[in-house]
Amino acid sequence: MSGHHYARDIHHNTLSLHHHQNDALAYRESLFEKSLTPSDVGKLNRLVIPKQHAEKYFPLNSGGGDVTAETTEKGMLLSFEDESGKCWKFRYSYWNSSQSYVLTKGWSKYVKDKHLDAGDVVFFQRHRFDFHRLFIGRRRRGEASSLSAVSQEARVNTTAYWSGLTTPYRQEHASTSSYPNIHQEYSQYVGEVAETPTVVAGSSRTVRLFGVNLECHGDVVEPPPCSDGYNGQHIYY
Amino acid sequence: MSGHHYARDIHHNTLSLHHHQNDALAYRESLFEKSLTPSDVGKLNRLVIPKQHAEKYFPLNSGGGDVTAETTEKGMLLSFEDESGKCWKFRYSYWNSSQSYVLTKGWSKYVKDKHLDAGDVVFFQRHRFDFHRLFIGRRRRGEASSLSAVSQEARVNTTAYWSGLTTPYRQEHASTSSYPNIHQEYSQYVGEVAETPTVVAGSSRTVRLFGVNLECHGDVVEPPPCSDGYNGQHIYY
DNA sequence: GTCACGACCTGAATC
DNA sequence: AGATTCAGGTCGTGA
Repeated sequence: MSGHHYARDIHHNTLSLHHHQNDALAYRESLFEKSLTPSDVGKLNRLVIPKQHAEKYFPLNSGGGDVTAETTEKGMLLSFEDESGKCWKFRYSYWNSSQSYVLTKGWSKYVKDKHLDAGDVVFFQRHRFDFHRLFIGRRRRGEASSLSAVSQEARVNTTAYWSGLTTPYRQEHASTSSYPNIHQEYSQYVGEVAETPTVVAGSSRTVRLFGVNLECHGDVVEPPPCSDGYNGQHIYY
Repeated sequence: MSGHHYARDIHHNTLSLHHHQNDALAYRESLFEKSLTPSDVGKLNRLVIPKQHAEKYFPLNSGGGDVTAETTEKGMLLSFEDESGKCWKFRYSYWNSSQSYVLTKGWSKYVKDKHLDAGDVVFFQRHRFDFHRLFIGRRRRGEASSLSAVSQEARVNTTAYWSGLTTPYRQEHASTSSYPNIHQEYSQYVGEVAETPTVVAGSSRTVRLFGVNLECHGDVVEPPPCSDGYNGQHIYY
């Protein structure tokens, strides 16, 4: 199936889904990662975010700059998509008592769902052109990390880890999300710039999106030949 | 001394006090009780009130019904008289996060004052004809409870536990209370109905109060022959 | 610095 | 089995 086909079927769940999923992969940039401490996965139900990264990527006093998330009367909520497209929301705040930035509410559910243990690594990414779109991922302790430094130019080897979409995307992501449904979001962007994303089949393509021409290599847009789930040995960047 | 004597001396502190105290006993109805958990007497400084009882007896959204207490800018305050006539005020509120009703401010002082431990029981009562008048009492872990069910017809065996008035009533109860001074309150009621409470000495008497004739048995109005303090074996209802 | 207290959160148990 | 209850926690503020 060609890119054109995907583009035309942008409102078709299954196809645009897959398409979008890989777009997301291509346009993700790594922010930072953290090796989880026993406290991060224990009964404290919180993840301490290293201050340098917190202040750089998840600014709390968004009076001046980026609004990274929804700030409600219940405090700041950060939404992250995981490797399956599922949306995770965490309360994010600064604890004066410990001078630290933490993810609290929602974190313990993530830890349980992913069976995270001390020493496992969580990493954070965001969409290259939409800083509001955040991603979270994890790998087991001792498993291979990124080959390249964090925050560098994205050269993505799609893997089952990220592309293994095990559940229908809309089903898990849709109505409870504070963000627009990702398909609506996508369509909306395309509509705003009065463009149809151009994806040319082949080993190297150009996608024009958000007013930017992007060179995409084959392994970026297309998933690898059916990775059957996470095997723990893939390289992500 | 006869009931008439008490009635005539309604404005005499010591005597009318005693009289009133026993009236209160007769006209109290039990609401509910709770066996205190370690948290209820620990550092959390709060008492969780079982939701069913909270919503039934201490309604917070008093838009429709009884106003049980004063609602200030500092939240709702409930005032309770204890066994000695002392007035205890507690902040009463609903915690959205845990969906529970709690007594907070003031509760820790009560726990300390009464030396309450986990397993001890606190119970709540109100005046049969004045739902604004609330009472709080406690008994030690393992001590005899009510013989009859909560909220049933009052058959009160006065005991040292409730009748042991150890401190002058007005001194402890008066100025800080949001309720009228109980003597003023009493006099006011009597005045309103243009009656003098009639208490006939003997083993069975009739008291007309608030327009209602009440049959009172000897052990209701008069204390038992000098209980010399709480011995833990009295039955209250 | 400590403590009481307000608000918020979670897991276990229960309905 | 999803929702509710509540015991046992957390942090932040102010006295």
